[in-house]
Amino acid sequence: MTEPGTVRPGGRTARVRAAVLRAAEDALVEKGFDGLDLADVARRAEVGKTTVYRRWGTVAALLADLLTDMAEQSSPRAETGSLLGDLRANAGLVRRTLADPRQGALFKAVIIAAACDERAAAALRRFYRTRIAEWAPCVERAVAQGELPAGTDPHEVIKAVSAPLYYRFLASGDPLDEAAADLAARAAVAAARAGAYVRP
Amino acid sequence: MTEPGTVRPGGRTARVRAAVLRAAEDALVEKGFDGLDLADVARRAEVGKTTVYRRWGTVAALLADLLTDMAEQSSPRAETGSLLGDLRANAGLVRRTLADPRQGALFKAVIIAAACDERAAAALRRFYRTRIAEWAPCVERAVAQGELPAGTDPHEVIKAVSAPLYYRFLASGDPLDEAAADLAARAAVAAARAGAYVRP
DNA sequence: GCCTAAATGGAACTGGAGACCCGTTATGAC
DNA sequence: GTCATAACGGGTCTCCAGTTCCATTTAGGC
Repeated sequence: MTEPGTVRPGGRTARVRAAVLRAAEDALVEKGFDGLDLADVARRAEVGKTTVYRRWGTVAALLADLLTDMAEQSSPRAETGSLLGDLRANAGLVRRTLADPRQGALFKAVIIAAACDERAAAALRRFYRTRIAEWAPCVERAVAQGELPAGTDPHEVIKAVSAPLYYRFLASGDPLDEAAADLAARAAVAAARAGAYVRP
Repeated sequence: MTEPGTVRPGGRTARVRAAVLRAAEDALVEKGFDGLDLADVARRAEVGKTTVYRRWGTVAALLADLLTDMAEQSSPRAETGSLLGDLRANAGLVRRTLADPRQGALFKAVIIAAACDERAAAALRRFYRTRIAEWAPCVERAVAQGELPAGTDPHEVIKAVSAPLYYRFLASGDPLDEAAADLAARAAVAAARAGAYVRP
């Protein structure tokens, strides 16, 4: 006998979720965050409108779920042998992601959702924590080899690479070219070498 | 005789604009970007709904105007005598602005609007260009005095101070405390001293 | 003070997002 | 295979953001 309160993640339910998340991506790229409504997503996913409203309810909640989905697909980090090389690879990856029309629109929407909704914000924090933790070993190695001062906070260094790229993406509007990625990586290394990220 | 196409910025029109912008601020702080509708703004401003729709039309356009208004109120920069002191003052100002419940909500909304609407994005770029230009002299002085390498791009240094704070504000969700502001200023100075921001 | 047109405001209208009802499908335990 | 019920979906309704229309007010040139 099935207990009350049981969930059914199998078969159809999973198929519906995948179709809806995919449709939400498409709709976001085309219409952006503010032009998104759940009825349209349901149409694109060829799924009952009621289903979308029942399972997600709001645009922000849907994007929070999409974000959880994105966090599960890990992007492997580079191993170039040098700290600057690794951070350049990281900066290049972030830059290409944000500059890509599809992924860029997606990230914009997801960040907007996080700014509007606490659940989405929590999902976004988890997403970045995961990504940053994936790249932290590059910095840890550099600390172990004496290339960076002992006590340097690896997470802070990785964030320092992304920060100027996100600043361009969201605030200043300056171009997100390879030069920008290079600048971000070089500045992070320079500051880290000078001990700016040593934990107190 | 008044030519066709003449504008009337005087008296009532200016009063209406001020009331609407003020009401928009209040509504944003209370309900956030996605919970904002022009009808509500009109009610708060005690202004005809038609007027708001005719003059601004969309939330993004209204926020673009609000941004233009914000850009006009200049915030004077500090003169502490040292580069690190000046940049610390700048970082502290940015931090306090973003961490303040009212101003923070305002900036979030305006950045979201810029991500949704090209006019708002242009207004935001103008806003930051103005702010950055106001603080650039701090860096120029340091270059002139030989504290930073010749050819250092002053605007890039100022942006480097803001970037990690905005990253915390919008993406990572890490706390926006004084330690974060200090870190941002110190890292920018360290990278600048190392020549990371020397123009090629 | 007078006059014209720019600008505002009230009121009625409308389209579609989102809520609700209830019948249908298919999952998973036995 | 059978059954209970979780999950989906079509149809309908409601409400209100956004639009339109027209009367009223007022800025600003003479």
